[in-house]
This record gives sequence, C-alpha cells and structure tokens, in this order.
Amino acid sequence: MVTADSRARLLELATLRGVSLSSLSELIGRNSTYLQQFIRKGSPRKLEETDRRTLARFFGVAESELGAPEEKSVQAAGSVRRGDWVDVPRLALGASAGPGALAGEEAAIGTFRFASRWLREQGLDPAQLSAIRVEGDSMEGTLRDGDEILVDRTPRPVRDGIHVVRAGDALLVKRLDTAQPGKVVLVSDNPAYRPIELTPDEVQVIGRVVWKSGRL
Amino acid sequence: MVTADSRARLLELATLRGVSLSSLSELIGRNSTYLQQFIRKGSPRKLEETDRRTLARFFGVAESELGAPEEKSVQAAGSVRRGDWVDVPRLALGASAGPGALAGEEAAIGTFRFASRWLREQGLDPAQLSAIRVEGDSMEGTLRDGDEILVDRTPRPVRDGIHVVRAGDALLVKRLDTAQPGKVVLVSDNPAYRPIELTPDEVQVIGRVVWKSGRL
DNA sequence: GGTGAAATCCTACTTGTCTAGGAAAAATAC
DNA sequence: GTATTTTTCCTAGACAAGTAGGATTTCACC
Repeated sequence: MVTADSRARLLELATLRGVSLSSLSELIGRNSTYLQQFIRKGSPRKLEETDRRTLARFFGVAESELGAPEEKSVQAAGSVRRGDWVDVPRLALGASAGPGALAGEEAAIGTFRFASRWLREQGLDPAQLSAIRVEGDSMEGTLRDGDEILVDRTPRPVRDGIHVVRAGDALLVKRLDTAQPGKVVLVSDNPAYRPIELTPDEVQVIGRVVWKSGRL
Repeated sequence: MVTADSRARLLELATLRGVSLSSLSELIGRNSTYLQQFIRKGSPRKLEETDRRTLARFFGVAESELGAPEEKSVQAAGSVRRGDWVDVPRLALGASAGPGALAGEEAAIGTFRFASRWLREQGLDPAQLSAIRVEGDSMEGTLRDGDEILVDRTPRPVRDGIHVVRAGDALLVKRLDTAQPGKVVLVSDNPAYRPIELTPDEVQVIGRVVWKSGRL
C-alpha cells in the first residue's frame, strides 16, 4: 500500500510544483523516463533510499511520504538541467538571531531547490527568495517547528499575512495584521502567545512568507 | 504604451494561470497562434473589443488591463478545447442572502472559466468550486467590492484564512481566526468593522476563498 | 478597380513531456 | 552456472506549445 501511495504522492508533488517527472528523474541521476516508469509501471518497486532522500528534500516533505520508514539528515544532490530549477539559499534563523541576519551577512546553510517554472508561475523572483527553517511553536497550526518556509524579500507595501519581521533584535515569523491604522499587530497563530502591538517603525518587515513545505 | 503593457499583462496572466496562449486564442475563436502573434509580433495592434472582454472576463480582471479604456458588462463566450478549462458556476451573493444560498438552490448567474491545469496545480476540485462577486467593503484592503472570488467548498477542518461563512441568516466573506479555542472570530480586514466573536456552532463555514481576481 | 497596410491564417520546425515497448544489465534463486 | 525476475536504459511515437516566416484575406483610400 505504501508503495502505491508514494507513487501517487510523487506525482502529486510534481504536478503541484510544476516539475516534470523527466527532470526529476535527472535530478536523481537516472534516465529521464525513470520516474515515469516508477509511477506508471511500478518498475522500481521502491525508490532507493538516496533517491527518496533527494526527492523528499527537493519537495521539502518527509521521506516517509515517498515510501521510507523514517527520515535522517540528508545531503543535497543531483546534476541539473540548466534553467530548470533554482537554488534558493537557506539561512539559519533563530528566534534570537541578532540584527543583520538575513541581510546577506548571515551564513547560508545550504540551498533549497525550486523549479524555475513554479517560481515563475507564482510570480516570484529567485533573487529575492530565501529559505528558512521555522523554529519554535508560536505559529503552531500554520507553521510547525521544523517546517521549511520560503520568504520573498521583494520590497512591497505591507499586506496582511505571514511575514518574517525584525522587532528589536529578534527575527520573528508572525502573522501580520495591519487592520488598525497606525499599528502593526504581530499575531502568533498559536493562541498560547499573545499578539504584540507595535508601531510601524518598531517593525521591519524582512519578507513575506510565500510557501511552506507543503502549502501555505 | 498601453498596447505594450496589455501584451505583457496578457502573457503574465496566461503564465500565472497556467493557460496556454494557443488555447486562449481558441477561446476567442481565433487561430491557435493568434495571441502568440499579438504578444510577440504585435500583429493586431489592439485586441478587438469582444476579444478583450472575453479574455478579461476569463481572467477576472478589468478590461482596461488588456488595453481598453473602460469596462462594461459582459457576456461569456467561446468554444473550447475539451478538458482545457472548467466552467465554475458563479453565484449571486448578497451580504443578506438568506439561508440556503450556495447550497445549490441558488441561481447561478453565469460561469467563470478556469484552466483545468491551473485548478489541478492548486489542488482544487472543480466540482467543489463556486465563483462569487464580493459585495461591500468589509474586507477592503484584501477584497474590494466587485472582486470576483473563487470558493472551495470541500469540507475540511477549519483553518485560518478568508472564508465564506453563514452566521445566522447572513452570508459573509470574512477572515476567520480560530486561534482562540472555543471561539471563532470573524475578522473584517477593513478596520472600520469590528471583529465578530462567535461560538463554533453559530458559524457555518461554507467554503474557503482560494482565489480572487488577481491573487489572494 | 488598384494599391498598400494591417489583420489573420497557415504551415513547417523545434522542443519538451509523456507513453509504450523492447533491449541490456544486474540481482536473485535454484 | 543457468534460469528468472527485477531494474534500468533506450528508442520511437504521439502530442501540445511555442516560434518564425510566408500566404491570404480584408479594408481603407485613392
């Protein structure tokens, strides 16, 4: 059962993210029809562990969704067709990260791979994107500890929605509520945390969260 | 200037919504390369008014975005390649619509056309969708009076986000805040309206707003 | 009616994906 | 070591999209 599920899941992920199965096949260093065959002919009964890892990492999902029992830590892999995807820098971000984080000086801890086409369809500019791992449970319900999120740092008029903001020294991922004029409210989706009311100049919006592993 | 803009805009809309230019060309009853040529060769200097209408209506944008001075009311049109798009029923919805609205008995006032592929990519089931025109300004800032929205009526555990809900006799489009346990707060993005706090059984969630003309 | 420009269509070519089937290689069983 | 299965690759075909260029058609104007 797991096998059939993982095949369907893979197809779903590919469709959703706009990546062709052939390019995915090449990502894992196989013939371009490899994953096609996996999905339709069931040819490899199960994906090899390293393939599973690569794909899970690519999609930002748990390895178990692609047929593995459990997940370990992982390395990126794959030689890639030119232009097919974009490596988004993945930054370390603690809730207490000091000022300057995300400004470029902060060390990237690897990359996160997205299909160029998907980014284009979302209207996202690769140059403005960063990937970040969510820490803490303050957005529990929407974002869980360990979720990977994609942040669009394109300067824009502030809208409601989930953003990465700097308030004082802290970098936070919060739901931003601008409904009250002259105020910016940082809402934690986890009701255990109280909303923080600030004036607009106390908050620096770093970027908008446009995607999380799965869907936002 | 307007012409070049409208060409770029058309391309952008098509890309964003995952419709091929060829099928759009056929939607307006032209040769499959017609809009290609319009965009790249600038062959028709301007789209004809009826084409503009059809396309604007298809994308749910103002006619002026495609090169027209101003907009009037419009009829749907077009013979369509099979499977390429889906006609979503568009329902009349007043803020004071009585119970039963959206349950199927309510009159559809036409359809709204979406590319099947786009719906698939969004993970949306055509059968569960309705299009609705927003009335009122209570969500101003996010949704404007006259915006067309797409509602996914698939039953799901309630999440935060903009939903169509029934509270008493009224059908409302509100931001739903479920952060406080035992309560459902209906938030109007327009700060002129106060949030409404209700118990879960006073609110019936009709569906989730997954798209508005433009982007959500 | 003739002319020129714009609009529209058409056809051929290229590319990428997916499908289907069989061939070659590798692994496993006996 | 041979047979059998599984994995993997390869090739060819179908199809849709996009591109480019030329062939018609349409229409205004003289």
